[in-house]
Parts: sequence; C-alpha cells; structure tokens
Amino acid sequence: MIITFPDGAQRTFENGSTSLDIAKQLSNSLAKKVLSAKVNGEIWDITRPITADATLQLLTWGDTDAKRTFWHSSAHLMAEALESLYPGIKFGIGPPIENGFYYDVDLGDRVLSSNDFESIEKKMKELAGKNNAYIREEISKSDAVAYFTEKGDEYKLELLEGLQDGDITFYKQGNFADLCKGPHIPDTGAIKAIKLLKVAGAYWKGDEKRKQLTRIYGITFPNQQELDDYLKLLEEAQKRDHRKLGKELGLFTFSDKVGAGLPLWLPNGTFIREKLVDFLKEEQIKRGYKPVITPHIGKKDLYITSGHYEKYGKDSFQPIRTPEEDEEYLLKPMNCPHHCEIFKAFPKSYKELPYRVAEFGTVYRFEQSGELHGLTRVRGFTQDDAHLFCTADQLKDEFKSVIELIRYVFKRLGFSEFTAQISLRDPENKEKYIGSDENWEKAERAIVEASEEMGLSTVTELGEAAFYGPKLDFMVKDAIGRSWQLGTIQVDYNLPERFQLEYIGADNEKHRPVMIHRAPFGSLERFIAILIENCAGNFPLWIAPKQVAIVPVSEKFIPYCEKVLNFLESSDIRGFIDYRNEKIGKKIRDAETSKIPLMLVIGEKEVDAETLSVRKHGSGDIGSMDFEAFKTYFDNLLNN
RNA sequence: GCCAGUGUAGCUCAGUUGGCCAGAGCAGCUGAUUUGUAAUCAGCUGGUCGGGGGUUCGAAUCCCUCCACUGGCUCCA
Repeated sequence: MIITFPDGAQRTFENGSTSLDIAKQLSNSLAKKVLSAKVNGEIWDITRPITADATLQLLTWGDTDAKRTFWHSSAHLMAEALESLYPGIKFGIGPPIENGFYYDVDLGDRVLSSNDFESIEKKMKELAGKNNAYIREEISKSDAVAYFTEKGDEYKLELLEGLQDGDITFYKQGNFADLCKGPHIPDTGAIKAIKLLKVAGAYWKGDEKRKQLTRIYGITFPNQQELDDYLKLLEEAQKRDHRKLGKELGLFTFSDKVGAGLPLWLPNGTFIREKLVDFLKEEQIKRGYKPVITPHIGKKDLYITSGHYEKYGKDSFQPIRTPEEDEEYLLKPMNCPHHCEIFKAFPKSYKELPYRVAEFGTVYRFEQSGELHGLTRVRGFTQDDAHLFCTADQLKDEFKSVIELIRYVFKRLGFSEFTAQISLRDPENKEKYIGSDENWEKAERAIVEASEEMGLSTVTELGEAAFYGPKLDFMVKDAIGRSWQLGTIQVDYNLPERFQLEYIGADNEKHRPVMIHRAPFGSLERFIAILIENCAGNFPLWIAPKQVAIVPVSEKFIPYCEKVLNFLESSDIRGFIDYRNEKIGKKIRDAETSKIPLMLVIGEKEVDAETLSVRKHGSGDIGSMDFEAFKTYFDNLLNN
C-alpha cells in the first residue's frame, strides 16, 4: 500500500502495517515519541493496522491532537484508579479538554475532596507503571449493553442508546474497560507525570434537572519537567488575577455590607474607568453617536412591553413599590427599552437614520450566587451601551463601522489576542426565533459580509444566535485561560416590533427600523478585569492613574522636586512626589511594586546639572536627561 | 441555585490530638536617622478568630445554621 505523508512524499509499506510500524521504519527516535496518527484525516491509534492506501500524519506531543489522545488515555487511567479504590462506582464521560482531562463519576454516597487526590495519583502512577496496553475492541451493541447492565452503570447504558450497532468500540487497559471511540496511546507507560487539579459537581448531560456527578479534573505529561513547567505557569497566571491586583493596586473592593457582586470602585480604579469612558465617548462622537442618559429604574410595564419581565422577571431583583399608588418599578436590567422610548420621543424620518444613541448605562441583574466572580460577573455593572436604529440596507455598513470601532478599542488597550464569533440561528429550528426568514437572511448576510470586508477572521456557530437576532461577539481570555465575552454586536428584530418603532420612508409610508445593540467593552467591570489580567496591572501609560513618581534622595532636594512636579503638570503628565522620610531604595521599591510606570530620582547631581534621573518600571535605570528630553521620551512612550 | 473547599488584624499567613491574657511579617502611628536606584532602626496601635446557635468545666479548634469567598456545573436579556 502507498502512504502519503504531509509533505507530499509517498512510500510503499506492507499492507496492514500500523502507524507505529511505519514510524519505526522512518526513525526509531520518532517511533518512541509518536502518540497518535492522523490517517486519512481521522485520528487513529498508532497500533491500528492500515489496510489500504492512505495519507498519514504521525502526531507527537507538540500536536494538539496528540495531547488530546494522551489526556484521553489519562482519563481512562484515572477511571481505572478510581474503580480500584472505590469499587462499584459508575462512570459518566471522561474527555480530554484544553489543558488535561476530566472524568464524571457517580460515587454513590461517597464524598470526594482534594484530600483524596494524593491516593488517587499514587494509584494512577502504580497502574501507569504496569505499561498496560490500551486495547481496542469492536463489540456488538447487545454485548455492550449486557456488559454495562451487569456492571449496573446506567450512564454508559444511556450513552449506548444513542449509538448504532456495528459502530461501538471498547477500550481496555488492565482491569478497566470503557465504552469509547478512541483513539488512545499504545500503553499507560507513557504517562509519567500526573496531577489532579480540582473536583467539582457536574450535572449529567449538562442538565441541571438531572443527577449531579462528581467531576475530577487532572492533567498528565510525558515527563515531570513538563508538569513542573505547567504548574509554574499556573502560578504565574494567578499573580495576574484581577482580584488580587485589584486589591494590591487599590482599584476596587467588595463589601459584605453593600452586597455580593456589587463592586465599589476605589480612586485608582475609578481613574482608569473614567479614562476609558472618556476615550470611548470621544471615539463614539466622532462616529456619529449621540450620548443620552436614562434613569436606573423603569416601570414594570416597560419590561412587560420589552418581554424581559416574562423571561427574567422571576429571577431578577424584585420590583420596588411606590408608597401610595402601588406602582411597581424595576431596577433596569438593560438600557434598550429606555432607548426605544427615546427613539419614539419624536417622529423619525428615514433621513435621520441611522439614529445612534449611546449611554454608559448601569444595569442590575440578579446573577446566581455561585456565578459571581470578581469584576467579571457581578450584579451591578455599567455597559458601554449604544443602540443603532437603521434600515435593513444600512445594517452592513453599521456593522462594519462597529467592527472598526471595536478593533480600534482593542488595539489601543493592547488586546492582540481575541476571537470573533458569529452566532447564527439554528437552521433546523427556525421556529425558535422571532422575525421573518427574509429579515434573518438579510441580517446574517450583513454580519458575514461585514466581517469579511473588514478582514476580520471569525468562527461561525450555528444555533448560538439570540432568539431576537444574530450577533457577533469578541472574546478575550483571562489569566487562567477562561474565555470571556467583551465586545458584542447584536441585531434585534424583537424590540422594534414590541415597541412599535417606526420611521417615515422616502415613500411617505411607515416602516419598521432594525435595531443593533452594541458594546465594545461589553461592561466596564468585565473589560477592566480582563485589561488588568492582560497587562498584569501594568496599564498603558495613557490610563495609568499615576504616571511618574518623583523620588528625592533626601529632603534637601524637595524644592527641586517641586519644580519638577510643576514641569510635569504643565506637560499634562500625572506625577507625585514621594515625600516620605524613607531611604531611596525603599521609595523605589514601593514605586516598583505599585507598578508606577516611571520614576525620577532626584539628588545632588540632578539639582546641579538641572537634569532628571529616569527609571522605568520593570527595566531599571534609564539614565539622566534634561526636562525637555524627558518630555520627548515620555511622549514617545505614550504613543508607543 | 447545585457539588466540593475556604473564612484568624487593613494585607499575607502561624496557631499541634479542645486547655495560660490569640501570634508573626508587612501596612498604619510616634520617634530616631537625611539617605543615590527593589525593604534603615526602635517603640506603639490594631482581632466579638465571618455572623448566630449548640456540645463542653473550657471552643479559633467539635456539631448545626446563615453569610461571604474559591474552583467547577447550570445560567448569563
């Protein structure tokens, strides 16, 4: 048979050779490293015979697919260890994930905590040391059902229900057999370094109405060094956690007395926040947005009209009642209903479209208690919200303009790594969505084309659209790899309908506008959280609350420092003098730990020569320069 | 909301199987020191051990409950 390699090279091998055989013939060192193989585009066990001409790519640890194979096999190894330690437990699913793997198990009445990790890891290492082979076995559905019936594992039986006879495989290693389509590494011996990371509850099939299983997360590596490096990386990431830095840098805080999920912005955090708001306000005005302001509450009726009350009313903060008339008001969970009323305040002509109203609107949502998380998931937050009312024909251009804005914002704030996701409706379930087919097609096409024309690389997800329209979301990862949605652009056919929004067209007839919700930051809280983690607290110079620390060598030089401060102020540079009676090393250390971008050390030399001795955060002494040179240096950093 | 874990001074953490008046470092305050590129020295202040209830002669430590936080699950207009 002829095997074609990724570089296009072709070689003949004996029919029935496995990928491992082939690897051995190519190079012994390669054969030792290969974990799985892509045969005709499908990931296979390397011990599985290839029986016809095929394309073959040998996968080693560096390949994501090989890692997945390795971790999938590790999940089986953990399952084997668990079964041997806790006989009679039942298994859900145990897949590889981005970093490691997990297995969902039903432990019966047993409770597992991280205290048990050590004994499980020990057992896993013991089993791994046996070099047991992972053996693939095709099995009939009836035999598979019989096996798990005998074992009493209702979860596996439920999984079997969804599988076709003839399409079912088991993998066995040691004393453990699992329903699994594979592939796996050849044997457990390759798994050298093992670390269990966390336990969590996870609903069976992700359904909160069903039983909660115990999910155990772990990660494994082919050698100890890789594991150590990984753990080190996690540790480093934790230092960037916005909750930690927020405390250390005095950005924000929470108080039990005020309430969970209700952030209190401290002066430094407020400074950054206001810088961002001013920046975006200015950019929006340049792009034809009109700032508006609406109240924090609105009558219940408003949200009955918008439909939010029906969908979220029970799970929201409950209505506030007026003392006498017994009217009910809700804390606003969204700005759009108010903005719809703004649109309706005066009759609109097609000549006024697109009509763009923008508001930094604070909203309140009763998030589930287990969901609250630092600034990324809170109960009171401010959206950089705007609503664009336009005609269907204007959709695409509006989208392009918002994409441009979001990319500009991300660029200015150093978000180089983000993903853009287009969420379209599920073509199988069109009845789940509001709005006509024609409108949906128009809107979806507008999003796809706008993204293409802007050169934005996107992933498209079918069925992820909101019920009221398709959307485009921008996601950025936090310090520990969780992905958060920041910027968003959403088309809405629902609210214009519910609020009976209209404009007069060129034909002198009434028409319904389309509405776009959009927010480049998403929420200021979440955006700033991710910003903190992205820059590790070293904010871009233009938003740093304090830009320059003036550090006198002794108090004799304070008059000169004040002259320096005056100069900074007249140059629009935010400086302050460290007047404390401390040694110079201490003052520098404090400025470094509080991540002040620049320090000016002032002593006798500087006074005599009318210069400044500049020190940059993280880089140390830069050297001395005169006032004007410093200004130039600063401006360069500012515009970077 | 669910599962598991955690909660000691403003911050980071000690506090052995329940047993003197609950400790340290940093921060803060006072004083000395006048300093040349990441921590000067000394003294002092500061805690209803998350809240409430219980067991006990005795609880930071054991039990119950509520609250908050951490990691997941579900949710996220």
